[in-house]
Amino acid sequence: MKLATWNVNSLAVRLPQLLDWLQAQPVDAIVLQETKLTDDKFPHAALADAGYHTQWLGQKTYNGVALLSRTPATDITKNIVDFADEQARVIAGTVQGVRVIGAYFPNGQAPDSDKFVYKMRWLQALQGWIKAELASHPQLVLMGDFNIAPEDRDVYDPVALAGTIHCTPEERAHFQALLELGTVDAFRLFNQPPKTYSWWDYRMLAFRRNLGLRIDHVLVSTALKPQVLACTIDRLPRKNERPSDHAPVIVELAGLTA
DNA sequence: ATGACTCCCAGTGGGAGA
Repeated sequence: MKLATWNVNSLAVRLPQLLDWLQAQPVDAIVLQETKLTDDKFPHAALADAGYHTQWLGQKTYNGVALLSRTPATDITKNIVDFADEQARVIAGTVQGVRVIGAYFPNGQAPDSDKFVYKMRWLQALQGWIKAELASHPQLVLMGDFNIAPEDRDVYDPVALAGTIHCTPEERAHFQALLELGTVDAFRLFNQPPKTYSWWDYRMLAFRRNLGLRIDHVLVSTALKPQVLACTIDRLPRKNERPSDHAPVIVELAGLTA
């Protein structure tokens, strides 16, 4: 079973690239972030033609998430249960017995901003909800754009970026808290090339210079950990014309087939 | 370099992203 996450930064713009990518990487399920589409504009028919059932939660201009799966997802949940949120950031469903949670974590803008306060509240609520989800779904994958670089090795210049957004101790503590609930960072289960990132700024020729951050993650519950065969970041779509600023992350699990 | 790019909604600029 292959799962993936990708912040597409506008599905209206990136739909052709997504369809191309799904042809090359026929994953069993993928979660998308920053679709930036209201629900009425979601391109479910094009994705159905490509062989995917889709669940989505959209809004105007910002955010928006979706869950695509080859077999229908069940027990769909939208946003964090019991956390009032006007922003469309989470979609969850059960796919082939695995609880798949796709999330677009708040950016936070700057540590002294109101948006950072919201990010902290959101992370706290997520933690409580994931704890409950893990209790009822031992086989769980939480993946998406976390907007957190968990360690210095996930950042192109840890000295210059120390304490800035994505790298603050508060954000990193929340990432650790998610691990302590009983999950592992699938990417770090394997030897990885150094300086592997999932996001590069559009400016500064950042991709060409590999000035990136690893902020898109796949957390796998401890019950699923023995089944993780691989976790990779696919840089190829970042080389497209008009690319998303994020690259997809793929995880492969053994022993789960449709 | 307090920049740079790309998206959106706006509308002939500005906010947000990360």
